[in-house]
Amino acid sequence: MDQSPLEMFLADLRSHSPLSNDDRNAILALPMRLRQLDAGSYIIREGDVPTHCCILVTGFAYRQKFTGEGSRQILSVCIPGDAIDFQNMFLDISDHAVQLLTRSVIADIPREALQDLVLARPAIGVAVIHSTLIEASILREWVVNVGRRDARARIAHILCEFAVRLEARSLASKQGFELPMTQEQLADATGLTPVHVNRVLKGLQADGLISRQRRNIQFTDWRALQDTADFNRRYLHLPGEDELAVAAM
Amino acid sequence: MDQSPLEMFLADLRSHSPLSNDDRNAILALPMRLRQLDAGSYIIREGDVPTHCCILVTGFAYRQKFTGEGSRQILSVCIPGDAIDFQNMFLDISDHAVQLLTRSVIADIPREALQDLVLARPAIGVAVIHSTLIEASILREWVVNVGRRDARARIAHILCEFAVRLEARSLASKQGFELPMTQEQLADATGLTPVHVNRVLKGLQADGLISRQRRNIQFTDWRALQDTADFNRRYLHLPGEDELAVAAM
DNA sequence: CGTACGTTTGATCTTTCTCAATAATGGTGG
DNA sequence: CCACCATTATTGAGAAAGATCAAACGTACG
Repeated sequence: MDQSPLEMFLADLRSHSPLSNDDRNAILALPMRLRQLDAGSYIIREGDVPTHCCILVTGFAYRQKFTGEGSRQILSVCIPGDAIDFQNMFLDISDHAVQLLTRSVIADIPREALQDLVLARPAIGVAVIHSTLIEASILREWVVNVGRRDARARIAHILCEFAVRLEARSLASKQGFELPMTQEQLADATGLTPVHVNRVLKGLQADGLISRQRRNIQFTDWRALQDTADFNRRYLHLPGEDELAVAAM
Repeated sequence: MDQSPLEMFLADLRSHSPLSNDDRNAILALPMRLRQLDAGSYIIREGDVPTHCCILVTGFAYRQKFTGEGSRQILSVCIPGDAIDFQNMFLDISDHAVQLLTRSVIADIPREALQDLVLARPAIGVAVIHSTLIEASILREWVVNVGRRDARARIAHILCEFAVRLEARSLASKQGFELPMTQEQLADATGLTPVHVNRVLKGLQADGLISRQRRNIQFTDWRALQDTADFNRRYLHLPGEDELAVAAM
């Protein structure tokens, strides 16, 4: 929060890809515009022709698509510091929408400025490839989650993912966190109904895996929660995960 | 099939991203090794440290992950001409496995050679970003498919996607194609059971949307199949899709 | 020609959905 | 500050999609 938006962007890229000082300066020199938007605002809608790429500075957002029948699937949750819109840097029509979960500050960077930067500085291109590959890895895990896990594991899994990603950005601890989603949104993220999400949440609480007051989730048994979630953080490709991944095997 | 593996790779990159003649020559000069492997062979397993990136020259493959309970989720199907392993170019541990669906020829390119190429030639980096973004878009659609569509729509959708992707590579027509998957694999791709896949397939046939003898699927009513699938090819980001997307709205 | 794999079918069971109603909670205007 | 309203959360009862279990039937291939 105490960093400028471009410093957050830089830190994110650097956390998995080395960048030179020149690369650093080029990123910090990027033109951008800050905006504060209310919860529920759309950053981009499916079918839009994008003109900017966004960085989420504060607040939360989610990607979503709708089926022809009108039901919604949430595809990922964006947390502060995420570059929301690499898709929009190079794809000409947005294939999904991004909507704000909370009142947020976003930084808009003109599409061309980022395109030029990537063409001028291959190391930044590599960092962008890295980021998009990690995003794809998370999407693969979501396909598994929704396709092959039961309701309880799905909910537990999304809670684990959220906690670990927030912790990696120092926005939460394994103690617990403030979940910025309604149970309906949780349902749309896990391919369930809100009613069932409520029951599963109560079940997790009854079994002592979590405790909650409103949207605040506390992990009363992090180990057991990971186990029922079938959660292994390897797919997040976070720096320093290797020893953990090995230890977990 | 009458192209060299590197020419296929080049053609794929060029189909969505412009490349200069120098870029072209650099790609065609890439070192590579051809291998023929039997159906069922693994190209890479989850947890492996990759040393090569592969191009699927002939044959079919699929990405998959297993849950802790042992069930499998298929994450995507690779068709001839696909670069299978961009993930392995920059991520150090594979987060999923790739297995061959049929006897196939693959071209291995050393990881470092591709890394160097991308660093030396930003336009190729952009083409790679483009490819990975499209792959992510397809994954998002799979999350929707598995999370929010019923069994009939899921099966219909995967058939539509397969047909359109094959057609884009001139490997099939909207008449029909040879499905290289068993019903069990179809089940693992759609988050269903093989028994239910069988029933849905019979239902689609009974309703005149497809006909089939063994694995050969014929589209007897392509329009109706797309409708029940809730299929819109925009997410594939194929060149020349725009007018179709507009016409479909 | 038999063995293994894939497909098909039936019967039953379970998870999750749907519908419906009630209770909290938070925000808003008076 | 309080009453009201709109969301969100919770609970119950019944329905349905899809899973599970089990068996039979094809078909390819060694």
